[in-house]
Amino acid sequence: MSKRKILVTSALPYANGSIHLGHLVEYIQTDIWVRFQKMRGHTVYYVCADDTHGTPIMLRAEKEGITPEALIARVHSEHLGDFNGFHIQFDNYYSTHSAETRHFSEDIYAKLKTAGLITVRSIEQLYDPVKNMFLPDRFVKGECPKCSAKDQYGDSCEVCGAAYTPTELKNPYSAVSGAKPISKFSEHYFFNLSDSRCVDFLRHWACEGDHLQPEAANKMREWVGEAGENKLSDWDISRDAPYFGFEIPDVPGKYFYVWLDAPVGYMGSFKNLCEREKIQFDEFWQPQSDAELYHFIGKDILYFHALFWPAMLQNAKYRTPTKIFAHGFLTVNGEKMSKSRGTFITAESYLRQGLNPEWLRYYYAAKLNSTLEDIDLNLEDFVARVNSDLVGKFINIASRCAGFISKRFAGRLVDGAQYHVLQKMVNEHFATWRPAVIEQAFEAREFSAAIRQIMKFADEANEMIHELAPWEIAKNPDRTDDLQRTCSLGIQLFYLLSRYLKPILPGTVQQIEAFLNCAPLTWPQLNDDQTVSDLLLPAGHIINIYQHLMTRIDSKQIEALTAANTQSLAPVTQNTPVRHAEKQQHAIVPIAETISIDDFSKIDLRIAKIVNAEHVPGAEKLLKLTLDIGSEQRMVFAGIKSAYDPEQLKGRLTVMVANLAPRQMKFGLSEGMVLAAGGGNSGELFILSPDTGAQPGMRVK
RNA sequence: GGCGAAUUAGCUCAGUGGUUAGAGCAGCGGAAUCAUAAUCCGUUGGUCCGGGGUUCAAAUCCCUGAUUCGCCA
Repeated sequence: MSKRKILVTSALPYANGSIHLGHLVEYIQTDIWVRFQKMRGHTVYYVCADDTHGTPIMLRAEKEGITPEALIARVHSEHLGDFNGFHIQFDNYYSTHSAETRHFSEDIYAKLKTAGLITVRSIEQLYDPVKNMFLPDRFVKGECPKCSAKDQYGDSCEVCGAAYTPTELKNPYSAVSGAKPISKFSEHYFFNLSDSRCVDFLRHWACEGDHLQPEAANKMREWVGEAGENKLSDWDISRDAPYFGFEIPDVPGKYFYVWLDAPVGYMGSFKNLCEREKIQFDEFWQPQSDAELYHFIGKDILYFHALFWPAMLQNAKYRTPTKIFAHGFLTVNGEKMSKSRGTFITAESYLRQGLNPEWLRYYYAAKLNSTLEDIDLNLEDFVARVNSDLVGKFINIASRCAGFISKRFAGRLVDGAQYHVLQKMVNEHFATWRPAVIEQAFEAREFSAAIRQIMKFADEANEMIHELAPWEIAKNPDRTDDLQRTCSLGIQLFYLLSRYLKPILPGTVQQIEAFLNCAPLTWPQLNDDQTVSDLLLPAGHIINIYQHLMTRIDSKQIEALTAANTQSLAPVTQNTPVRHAEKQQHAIVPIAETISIDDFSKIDLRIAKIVNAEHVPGAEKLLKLTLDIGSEQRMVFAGIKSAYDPEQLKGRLTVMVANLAPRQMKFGLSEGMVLAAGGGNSGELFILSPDTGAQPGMRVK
């Protein structure tokens, strides 16, 4: 097989928070794939970095009273410690706040500018005169210009679904200070993604090429549109000071938007590695490069990696990625990770609780495939699966055979004629143990399929040992050859399984290498004219005394882990990975501006009994409620379908706004509003209930 | 609101038009006692989300409803 040159990246974690089990899906997936390729003898470099720029970093450093540089240095060492703990083996783990990343950001920008793909436009943006900063869309709230719903974000209305710009909001206010924003113009720099050079390229590259998974390519077709359609907008790549990032050359006070330099960080990190290890950078990044470039990412950042990034590279005369591998999100026990449930588990806490990182690597591998599907970490299943597969099936093979070899044969596996008998047995009974199927599964990132296959082999090994029953043979002093051969067979099978599992269990296999007294395991490779027995340890090989290689998980350890991660504070469910400024800011819901008691008393709140609740055909969010408020009945459409089943609402008491102007909705007239907590990005909703004794119609003050 | 994906045994998942729908785990019954209780044999268990359609044949294709998740920069 010819030797490949491969550069692999994982997405850059934001230097604003800890690594958690959700992040680790990606790093473990990438690391397994990289280790597999390295074991096969290819030249592989795996680089990553902290993503260090943007408003949240700036604000957090400000809050901690330190410089952004000090903050990102601290987080960098935390992240690196976490990754080492999970055996994620980067060839370089760097930072986007680096000379190299600055160089390539400026270089790409300059080339795009020369190509006429950068436009400057004056943008009218809302500005917080108290905080002295421009307000991102989600930092402005006000009334929807279409339906007048109150407290809507600056980009879209959650009530009627209208999309608009913040300047169209009625009665806007700053979500930072509460001040009334003023409109201010500012010059912004745009990358002309709508230019035909980008659109035509992307339609070919992202939609038709073999660079994306089928589901992702579908998404691209939706985003890019058909030929003739012009669906892509230019991309705003600048931000006004104050901002932590790279200042745009010759444009004082303007900075590159963090998402411009984040992917450039891949190049920066690799360049840094090249300098250190004398690798030819251009061999990997020049347009005609024969090296392969793969980006492992979460599906949430597909847009940036499959559109902006290739378009930037193409037009700046660099090579484009060979493939983008997007994966799904992690859920824990079938739900989003939650701090209140203790399932928002940080990498650091997992390790600190003494849990074995190899367990998680194995479990993720057993769940991962090449699609964008989410994967679920079911904690009970995690315990059962690791204990059963890894300890019960795999490790046990070594454990049950090694004793005889040590005690009766001084650690020596069979040789001579007996070795030939062993080879023959292997080729007869284990002819299916050839690497091809597993190798294809690893290459295609179908790790769950690889594991199914490997565990099937492990089952076969245990069955064979059971059938040969070395403990019976041992009773017969005339059968020492049989005993040695049988136990050697078990050890040989264990050796081969270890080779297959090494990309997934690098730490355990390192111990296995010591136990088996052999060189670092390589990937089993067979030509057509070779047989499985060619993959075994040599005749007469001597192994060391077996020491336990892996313990079982005690479910108490899992309980301790979730307990350690449970925050009794506000039951905030964590969103899917938040990467940057805008997203980061969604979660913050500041206290609204002060009102007088007169303002409040205008609202007539009444206890209402839900006498009927039903689904509304065609409505995704609404339930139709019939409310009894003593004097009359009201029909109300409430956007609580996501949180409540109609049946569980019937008969309940709640609180409604009784003097709200009726509103005509698509499905009928809504005569009021029920009160519910939540409704933010978490999607959680809790309708209010009065204490026992309240009667329909009572006023709430 | 628009678009997309998913829903298969108690749990986690295979299975993209062709026997009677499978595996691992859990459960149940048995065997074994080499192994830090790890193994082996047998076995219970399914309205393939609901409804309709296409077909000689549907978990699989189409329509529709429910639920869940995601994207709409």
